[in-house]
Amino acid sequence: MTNKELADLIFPNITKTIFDYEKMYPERNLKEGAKVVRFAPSPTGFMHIGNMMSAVINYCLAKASGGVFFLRNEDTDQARSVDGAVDFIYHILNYYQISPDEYEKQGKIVGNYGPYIQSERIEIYHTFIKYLIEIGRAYPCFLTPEELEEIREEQAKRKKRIGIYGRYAKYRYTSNEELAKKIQNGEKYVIRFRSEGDFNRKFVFEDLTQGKIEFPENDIDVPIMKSENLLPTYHFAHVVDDHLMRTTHVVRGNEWMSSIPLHYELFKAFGYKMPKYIHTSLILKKDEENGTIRKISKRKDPEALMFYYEEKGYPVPAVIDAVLTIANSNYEEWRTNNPETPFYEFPFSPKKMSTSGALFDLDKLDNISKNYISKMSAGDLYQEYLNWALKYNKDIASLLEKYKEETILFLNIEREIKKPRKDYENYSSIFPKSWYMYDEEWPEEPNYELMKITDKEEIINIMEEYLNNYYNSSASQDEWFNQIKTLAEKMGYASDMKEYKENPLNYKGNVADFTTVMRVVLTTKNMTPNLYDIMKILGKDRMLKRLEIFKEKYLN
RNA sequence: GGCCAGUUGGUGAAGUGGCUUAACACACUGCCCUUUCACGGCAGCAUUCACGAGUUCGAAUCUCGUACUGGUCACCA
Repeated sequence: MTNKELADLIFPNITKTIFDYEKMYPERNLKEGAKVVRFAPSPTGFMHIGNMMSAVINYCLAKASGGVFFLRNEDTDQARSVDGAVDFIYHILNYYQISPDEYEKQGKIVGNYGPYIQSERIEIYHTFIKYLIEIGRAYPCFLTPEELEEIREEQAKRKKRIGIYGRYAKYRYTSNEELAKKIQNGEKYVIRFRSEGDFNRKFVFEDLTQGKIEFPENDIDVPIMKSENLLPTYHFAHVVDDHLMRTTHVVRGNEWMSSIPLHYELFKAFGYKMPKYIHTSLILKKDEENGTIRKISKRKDPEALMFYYEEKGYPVPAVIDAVLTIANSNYEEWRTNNPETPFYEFPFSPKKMSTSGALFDLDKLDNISKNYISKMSAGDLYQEYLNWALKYNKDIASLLEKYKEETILFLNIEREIKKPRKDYENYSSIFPKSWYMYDEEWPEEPNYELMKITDKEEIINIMEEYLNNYYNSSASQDEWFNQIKTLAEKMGYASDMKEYKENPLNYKGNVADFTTVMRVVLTTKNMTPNLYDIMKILGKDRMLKRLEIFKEKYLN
C-alpha cells in the first residue's frame, strides 16, 4: 500500500492540494520592509497583560513599516475555550485602539488571507497533513493515553528524554497495510509528524530578540492532528497559517522558544521559509506571600487581566506607555522626546527587548498615568471621568452630571498650568479625593482629620470669625491670604513662618495650622487642592452650612 | 532528569574591553520652597555588576566552571 493510498483513506474528501492553496494565498504585494504580523490569542482565557504586550508590539511593527496587522483566533482547543473571551479580545483591541487590519468577526471576513478562525480552516490543515502523509512525513499513531503514560514513566525512570521518538515511536515502523486496517476497524488515532532530525546534531537559530541560539535538532514525532476534533495542534497550525497568511514576523511569548526545533523542522518539511521570530520576555510578579519571583498569574494578580485597568480607570495611552516601557528599554526616552507622538510611531527594536522577565510595576504605571492625567484639560478629564463612571459607578456618574460645572471647576484647580498637580493615577481615584465637594455625599458624622489645633471651641471661633467678618468672595488669592494672615495674627497665630520658627512659644500656632483648621472643617480632610479655589467654588452659604455640621457633631 | 535562556540598586534598566569612582526613570529617605497636599529645587540611595577561576596593561563587558532563577519537555495554546 502506498503512502498516497493511505492518505486517501484518511482524507477521502480532500481534493485540493497544498499547491492550490499556495496560489490562493500568494505573496503579499507590499513595499520593501513592510512587516506582516499577527495577534493570535487562543480564547482559553481572558486577555491578559502579556497578550496586551504582544498586541501592542505587533501593532507598532506593522504601523511603523507600513505592513499588515491581522488577528487570528486560535481556537483549536475547544474543550478549554471560555465564553466571552473572543468578545473581550475585540473589546480590548477596540478600547485601546489597536485594531487589526484583517480579522474575522461574526461571520464577516475582512482581508484576503482568511478564514482567520482556525476551526474554520480545518480543510486547509487536512490538505497539508494529507500531503505530509503522501510524502512519508506523517503517519497515524494509535498509542493510547495509557501507553503514552507508560512510555513517559519508563523514560523518566531510565533518565531518558521524554517523548515519542526513535524506538518509542511504535507506529512509524508499522506498515501502511496494518495502519489502514486499524483505521478501518475504527480505532482512534492521531497523526504524528515523522521527524528526520537527529538529537545529536545542532543547528543555529536566530531570534530577533535573543540573538543566535544553538539547538539540538528535533527528533520527536509530535502530534499534528488530534483524534477527537481532527483539528491540528498549535505547532502545525502555526506553520500552515503563518506560511499561508504570509506572516513575516512572529511575536510570541518566550515559552515558545523551546518549540523552535520542531517548528524549524516542520517548515523545512514543506520547504517553506521560516518567518522571523521575536520571543518576548515573560511578565513576572513578586509573590506577596513568599517574596519569590514568578510568572504573573491570572488567578492571584488582579492586574494580570485587562479588566483591571479599565475598571480602575487608567487612561488608555498610559496603559500602552506602561506596557511599552517594559517591552522596550528605550521607549521611555523616546516618549520623553516625543510627548505628543502616537505610540505606534515608536521605532520598536526587538534587540532592545529585555531577554529576562520583567516585574510589572504598578507604581510605574501610576506615575505614567498621573503625568498623563495632569496634562489633560479639566473639560477632557471631566468627560473621561464621566465615561468611566457611567460604566463602573452610576452614583458617581449622576453626581457628575448634576454638578458638571462645579466638578469641572474643581478638577481645574492647579490644572492647565505649566506644572499641574499630579494627584490622580486613574479615574477611580478621583472620587475619594473629591467627594466632599458634593453636599449629599457628606455623612451624618464626618470624620474630621484634625491636626494640631483640636480645641473645638477655638475651631468654631476661627471659622465664625473668618466667615462672618473676613471672607470676601471677590478677593484675589493674595488678598484672600492676607485676610487670613491678619485674622490669624489677631487670634494669636503667627502669620510669618520664619518668625514662628524662631519664637514658637510666642504663638498658639502658625498660619498653616490656622488654614488647616479651615480646610478640615470645610472638607474633613487635611490634604486637598488649593483652599482658596475650593472656598470660591463652595461659596459662603455652603461654608456656613459645613460649619453647622461641625458644630452639630461637637456641640451636642 | 534532558534541552534552552537569564543573573547590574527596592523596581524597570543603560552599558558590547579603557570615556563607568555604573546613565536614566520609578519608588524610597532627608532638606529647601510652601496655607495642607501636590509641584518644583537640592541631596542621598550598587566602592560595585550572582560566585570562582582564566584571558588582558586593563573586564559589568571575552572564556570556562559553579550556584541560583525562569521557560519547556501534553491529542494546551
